[in-house]
Amino acid sequence: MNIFVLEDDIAIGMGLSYSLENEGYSVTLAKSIKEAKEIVSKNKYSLYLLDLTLPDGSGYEICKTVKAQGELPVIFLTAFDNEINVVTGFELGADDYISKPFRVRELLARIKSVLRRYTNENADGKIVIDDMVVNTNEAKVTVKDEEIILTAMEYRLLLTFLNNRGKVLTRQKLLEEIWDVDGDFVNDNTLTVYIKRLRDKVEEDPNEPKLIQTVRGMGYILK
Amino acid sequence: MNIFVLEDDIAIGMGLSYSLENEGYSVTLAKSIKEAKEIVSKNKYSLYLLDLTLPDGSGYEICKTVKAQGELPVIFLTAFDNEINVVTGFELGADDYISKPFRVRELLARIKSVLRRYTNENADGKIVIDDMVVNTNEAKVTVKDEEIILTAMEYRLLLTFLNNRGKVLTRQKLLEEIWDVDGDFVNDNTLTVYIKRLRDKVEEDPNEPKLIQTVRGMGYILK
DNA sequence: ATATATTATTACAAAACTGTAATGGAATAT
DNA sequence: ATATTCCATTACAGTTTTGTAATAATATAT
Repeated sequence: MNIFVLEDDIAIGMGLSYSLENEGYSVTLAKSIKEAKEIVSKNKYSLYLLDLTLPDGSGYEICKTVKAQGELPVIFLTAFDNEINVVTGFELGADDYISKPFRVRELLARIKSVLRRYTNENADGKIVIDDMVVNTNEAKVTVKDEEIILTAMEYRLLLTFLNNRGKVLTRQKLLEEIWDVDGDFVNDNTLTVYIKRLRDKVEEDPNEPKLIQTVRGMGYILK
Repeated sequence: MNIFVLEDDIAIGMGLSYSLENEGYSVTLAKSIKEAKEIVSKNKYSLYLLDLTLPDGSGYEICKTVKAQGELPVIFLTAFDNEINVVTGFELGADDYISKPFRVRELLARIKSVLRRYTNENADGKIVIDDMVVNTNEAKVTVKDEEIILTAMEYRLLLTFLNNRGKVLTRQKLLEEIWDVDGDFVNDNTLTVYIKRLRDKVEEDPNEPKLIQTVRGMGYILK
């Protein structure tokens, strides 16, 4: 999990980096809008922590850029409990905001909460998508409350989709993730076969997949 | 994840229940030491939230009872930022404390943090034990940075240990968890065989297991 | 409309997994 | 010391998984 932090106050920025890294996140820090724009346009992060008031502009701008890239979680750091800021923040698509001075613990809680909202994972490590429940703590999958037995490969394929929900996954990417190959050690068709096998077990009607959909010429996408 | 809450103020108690259940925990509420003692002696919970000052005694007592049952996480709710309380709390084995009035978000953060400490799970869903890293988001296991290929059954067995770290798991319990049987549908020896297979893959020296240890006459225990 | 590229389906051997049985070893009890 | 109980090890057959090949179906391009 990598977090992008935009914060001009060096003390706060470093403090945040420290706390976040301590929690197991990796952190990229930017100190100005200019710098942030450059970084954000080149990379994607799991979550964006954006200060609102910076010397060379507002965090709003970065939020807009980020949200244009897709469904990505954003939290604003606001200087005051300013209602107007809050409303505008949510209108711009921020998922949460926190006003300074904040307690680090609280920020961490909000980060977790927002991330969980994005992955549909609840406190038990269960991920629910429609009628499907994936319990990663027990490696058990149910569909309509019926347990589905997945093979090791099928399960890993499913997890890859869950970890990239809403994103199109190319065949290449999937092959890399599941078979750890960068080339074509495994037949390209192997993946197609596994997709079918997974669909047969997980989809209500495998002929009209609702969960794992194919994006012709691109790859596959979960829901 | 089930949380035991001891709190005599009904408003706070109900509020906590609501917030915790909203986060996906299941909650058991007690309003007095007497009630708490009865419940706690009969059940085990994933975490204990104990108010310190109650009409019929102190949450300390419950903490002692709980800690006598094993390595279980406890958080105190204290009325004031009272240093003496804090020190005594930690001496009694509390893992954290939070003073009222607290923000729910902060409490949730501390709960997550404490639970994570107990399960060794970090922000990425990775669980680290010595040289072993289990990534439940990808169903990948490494030992000394080398990927280990586990079968579906072996992986589930390992997860069962991880979810019950520090507790002795009886053969019966393990059979129930992994083979979903309450009797002896599968040979009792099957488990023994799987323990060996898992050890062979995961232990540095399978002849002297450091991770999965046998407790003669009882079962097995992780570390 | 036809060709081409992309994905889906089916079938099939080789390999791996799964559960059991038989045997061996180690700890505890008698 | 010996018996007994509990756990470890090994070997093995039946089953499942795994990856591939061959073929069919579908969408896009010419």
